[in-house]
Amino acid sequence: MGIVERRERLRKQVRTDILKTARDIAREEGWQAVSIRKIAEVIEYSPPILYEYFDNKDKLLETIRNEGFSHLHNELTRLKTLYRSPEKLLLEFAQVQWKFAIEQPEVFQVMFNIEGAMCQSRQAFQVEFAMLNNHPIWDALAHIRPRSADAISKTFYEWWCLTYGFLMVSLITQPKTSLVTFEPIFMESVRRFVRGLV
Amino acid sequence: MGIVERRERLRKQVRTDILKTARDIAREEGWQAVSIRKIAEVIEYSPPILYEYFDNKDKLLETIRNEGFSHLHNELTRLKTLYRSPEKLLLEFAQVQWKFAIEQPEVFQVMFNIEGAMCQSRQAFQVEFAMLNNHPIWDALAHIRPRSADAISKTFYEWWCLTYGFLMVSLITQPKTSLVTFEPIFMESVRRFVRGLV
DNA sequence: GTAAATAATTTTACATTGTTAAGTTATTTC
DNA sequence: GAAATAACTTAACAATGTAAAATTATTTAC
Repeated sequence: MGIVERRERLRKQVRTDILKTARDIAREEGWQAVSIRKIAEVIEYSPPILYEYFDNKDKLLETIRNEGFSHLHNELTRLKTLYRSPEKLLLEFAQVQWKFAIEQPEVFQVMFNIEGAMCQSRQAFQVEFAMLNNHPIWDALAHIRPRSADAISKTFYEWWCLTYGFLMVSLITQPKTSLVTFEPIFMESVRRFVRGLV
Repeated sequence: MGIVERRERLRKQVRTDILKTARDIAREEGWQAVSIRKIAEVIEYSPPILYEYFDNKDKLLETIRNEGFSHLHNELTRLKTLYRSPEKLLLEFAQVQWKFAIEQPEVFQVMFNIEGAMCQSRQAFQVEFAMLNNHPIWDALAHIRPRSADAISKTFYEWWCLTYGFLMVSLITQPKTSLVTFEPIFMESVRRFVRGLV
């Protein structure tokens, strides 16, 4: 009988609804307006139901953060199949990062604990910045200029600081309306960085 | 009679105590642990007293943010008297920025709404990033390579994104203990940026 | 088809938060 | 020392995250 399956499907749906609602409220009113009760009201359940899906609010945010990072990671591996040139890969990925941060600022905010979003768990950072070789970006940097692993790891870190840093400063300090102005400036900085690698 | 003066002095002291206590708690336990009641307890007053000094919690944070920005601004004007070379000024100021963010992370957090600190008012950003000429950094950039005001404003923005961005990414994603490792990487990035200006 | 078992959901409750209004105590003025 | 004022506290409200208890709905067993 498909009872268990139906239940599982429903559970999955509710879970997705919770995540989506949290993001929706955050986008409309900012993360400090996101409360368990408000999410519950939107999905038409009582507040405690949320604890059937997430241990607590922090874990809920952690899920959104992880989804953000893995979405970007997926985009990156997708781009890797499209572009052979490591320089091109870096530029295209930077573009994707920018687009992502502009189009889903509420997710970006959770990813980096900015603008009222706050998630204690630092696990995602350890993964993302674990200066591993085998990371597509690390790889690209190594191909552009082969050096010691340490030297490449350093450049790897500079890359994240440049791209994510630019985005953070822009998202935090600039009004939404003027962000379009800054995209070419961002891309030019990235281009200069890539040019400077060889 | 000095009654009014004494009262004024006391008021000023309490105000400073409030700000200091907020920063202390933030540094020890993070900004999400900072509550009006906790501050009140430390300064040994009842909670409502805080509203005699600040309209609300947001204004309190805004004050800390403004103090942060003006502290850095003061340091910058101080450095300007010490160094004639615009390149040297930029490098030295970057160093000051780094030192500040490491030594007073809780203030830096409020300045940029990161790590649980959240202040609605965006006024400080409008002032700081108002791409004005006459700003010491803008000035330095203009001296290194004289161009159109627009072109310099663009570089001005790139400067803030590079320096503050690097700091934000580092503070947010890295454990306190490993931050020392990144200072040379930061400074090298800044140096490359300055070199690339000419 | 109904009783027992279990799953799903809600109600109630508690401690903590920012903030306001009302009340109280201390200080100053005359 | 009484009246006026300043300084401060207590009490209260609504909103928050979250846990325990209570309830309702669904499934299972016969």
